[in-house]
Amino acid sequence: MSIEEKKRLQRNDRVTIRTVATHAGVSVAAVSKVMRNAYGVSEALRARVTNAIEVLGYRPSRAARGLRGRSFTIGVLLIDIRNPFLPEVIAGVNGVLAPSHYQAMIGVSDARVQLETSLIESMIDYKMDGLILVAPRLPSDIIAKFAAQIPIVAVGYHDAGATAFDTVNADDQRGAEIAVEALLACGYRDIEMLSLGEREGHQVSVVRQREIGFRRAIQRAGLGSSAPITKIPIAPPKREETMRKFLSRKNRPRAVFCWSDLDAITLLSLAIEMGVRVPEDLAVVGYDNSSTAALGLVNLASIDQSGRELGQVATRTLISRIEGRTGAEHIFQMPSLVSRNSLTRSGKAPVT
Amino acid sequence: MSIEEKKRLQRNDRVTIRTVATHAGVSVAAVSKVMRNAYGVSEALRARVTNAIEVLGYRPSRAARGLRGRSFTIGVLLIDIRNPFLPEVIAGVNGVLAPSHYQAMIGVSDARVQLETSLIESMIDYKMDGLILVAPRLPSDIIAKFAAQIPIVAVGYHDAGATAFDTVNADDQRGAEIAVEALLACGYRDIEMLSLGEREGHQVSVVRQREIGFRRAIQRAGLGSSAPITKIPIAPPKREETMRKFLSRKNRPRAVFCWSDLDAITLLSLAIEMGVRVPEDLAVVGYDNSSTAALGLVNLASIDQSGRELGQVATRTLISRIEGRTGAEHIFQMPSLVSRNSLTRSGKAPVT
DNA sequence: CGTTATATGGAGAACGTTCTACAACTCGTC
DNA sequence: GACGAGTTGTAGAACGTTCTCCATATAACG
Repeated sequence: MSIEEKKRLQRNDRVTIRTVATHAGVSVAAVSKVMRNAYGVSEALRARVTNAIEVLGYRPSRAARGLRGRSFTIGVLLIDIRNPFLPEVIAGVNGVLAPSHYQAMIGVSDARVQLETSLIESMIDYKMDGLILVAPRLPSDIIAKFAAQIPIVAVGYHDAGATAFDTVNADDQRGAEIAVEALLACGYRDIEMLSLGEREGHQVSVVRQREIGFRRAIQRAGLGSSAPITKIPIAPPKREETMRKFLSRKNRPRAVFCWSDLDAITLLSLAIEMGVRVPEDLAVVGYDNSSTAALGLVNLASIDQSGRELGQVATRTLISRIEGRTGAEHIFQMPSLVSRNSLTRSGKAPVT
Repeated sequence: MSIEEKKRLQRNDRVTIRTVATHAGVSVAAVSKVMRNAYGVSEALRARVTNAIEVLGYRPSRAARGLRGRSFTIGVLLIDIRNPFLPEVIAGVNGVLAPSHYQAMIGVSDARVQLETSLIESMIDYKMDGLILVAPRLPSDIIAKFAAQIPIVAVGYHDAGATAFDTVNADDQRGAEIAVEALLACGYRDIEMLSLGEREGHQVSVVRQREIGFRRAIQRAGLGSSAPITKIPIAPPKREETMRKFLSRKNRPRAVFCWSDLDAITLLSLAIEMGVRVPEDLAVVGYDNSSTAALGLVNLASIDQSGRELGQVATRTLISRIEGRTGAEHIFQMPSLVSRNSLTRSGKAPVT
């Protein structure tokens, strides 16, 4: 290491591609070629450069890379970080990315459209290589507009007609059907759904899809054309209130399907509190098969859609798009029922 | 808009600072000045530039900004995304950042030191403006080395001697003491702690701090010099096994303090399963006051350390450091007990 | 009216990469 | 020994900002 170089290191200056080039006695372009393992590099050159990189501890600047070419980063946009389903998706993404040279950076939009937009824009402005949007709230045409600037895969967004971006979903319609079918198989006829009270009821959301599946299954069973759905507000004070009202209704149904474990578990808690026995008075099936649902204390039957798998598939799909695929792909995953005590006392679903 | 510009927009080319400059009929430097609202801009110029920005929908490239100056992004490093305490911290961070022009990008290290290192390096390479490390695993001197390159605030990392970076913590020693004191006040003398079985038992971790507080409180109460601590492995098969073994021990204590709600809740579940009544046979106090603990179904007494507040304080501390503060700050937050049925049947802690 | 201070705008060099175009060199081959 | 084909390395423009000087215009002052 020359005196010059030592000084620089003491001053804590950045080791750049130029430092490496000087140290190895080659051109900047040569170092770049080795980094990207591009064509036209002799073994001897590669060895010298690799050595210099090692010695100097060189790391390419992502900012500079982004400015010119790839940044080797993919952005993940989460609608919410509290729903325990979403960490699973992240785990799947990270799992696939770990052995590659890509890295994930996560943004949290807190379900606010404006923040979602600005996070997506930021990720584009960072010249990230691709985006995974988990349950985005933005309308399809807006996402398509973004997709013209950066490869996008949407997870939990039902828009099989999209041509500009890919989608990866669990079949939420079918999931809801499975839940209803399980309840029917247990002999319950009187079934209601507890859904999410969203301001904008866009059809692409998983919640609406589950509603569709719920209605179809109820009608298929010949249980009248009106499939009762109660909407639960998201905000804490109204939320519990609506659930209590539901539980104390004189015409309360015998069984209930909740759009998410989050709601199902709160419902279970309130039921205990109000003396409503589960499953004797009320059978409950949730959605997501979260780790809380599996607790012996909770024992909530739930529809399992492997978030981890969704994350893995989405990541692979995104990478293939980054690497050149153009036609849109729309992938479906089959959910399944995990039966537990909230469905029947024994915890087993009757075989049909 | 000139014909030239229209063409560019059709080609979907990026609107750069140069586009804005041409459109407004001013220099690139002028636009930059307006963007950074720097000194030496007349009202007339500002108006024209602002208008051009509006019309063209210009957004500065974060990649280019990072290359030269600030990127207005702060990185948040999470050790784990499954522990429900951590989303709270994020919520706090986002809350403070929302009205500012900063944005948070999150990386998840999955408790792996190597991934943690490379994520921090990436964030530095992106020229982010600052980093919030939540419960990092890296030793203090390594973090200090990174802190020479980028402002850093560590949360859940007990190193009040650090001079290169700030720390924001709940007083975990005191938290554990409070838990023990509550159990003592209920008349329990026979108290054990369920702690985390970590490979590297570094003193800075919240877990070790809680162990210290536990021991001190036990000794202060004159309950022998040996304060029993059982370590629970993290991995699923061994984890439940160790808990079951604990529950079925003939000399099982009368009360237990768990380092985290995560473990306390699993313990509660297994207790039910094995016929151990809570709190009659075993009183339990957890840590974090997670939303699950608050469920009527679970009703777990827990030490509350507001993750949200920790996130808020950390963010403010980081921003002040970004804006020039140099001396290290070490902030402590006082935790408190939230009493529930797992402590006494009534749910109320006896007044002392 | 000349001189100096102040306010406003612009030129152009960085920042650290990627990547195209080209130069130089080594082999065959006729 | 001239020529084409391949191989290996380099020069230098470009990416989109920031920010330090500098130039010019205007105001203030004696």
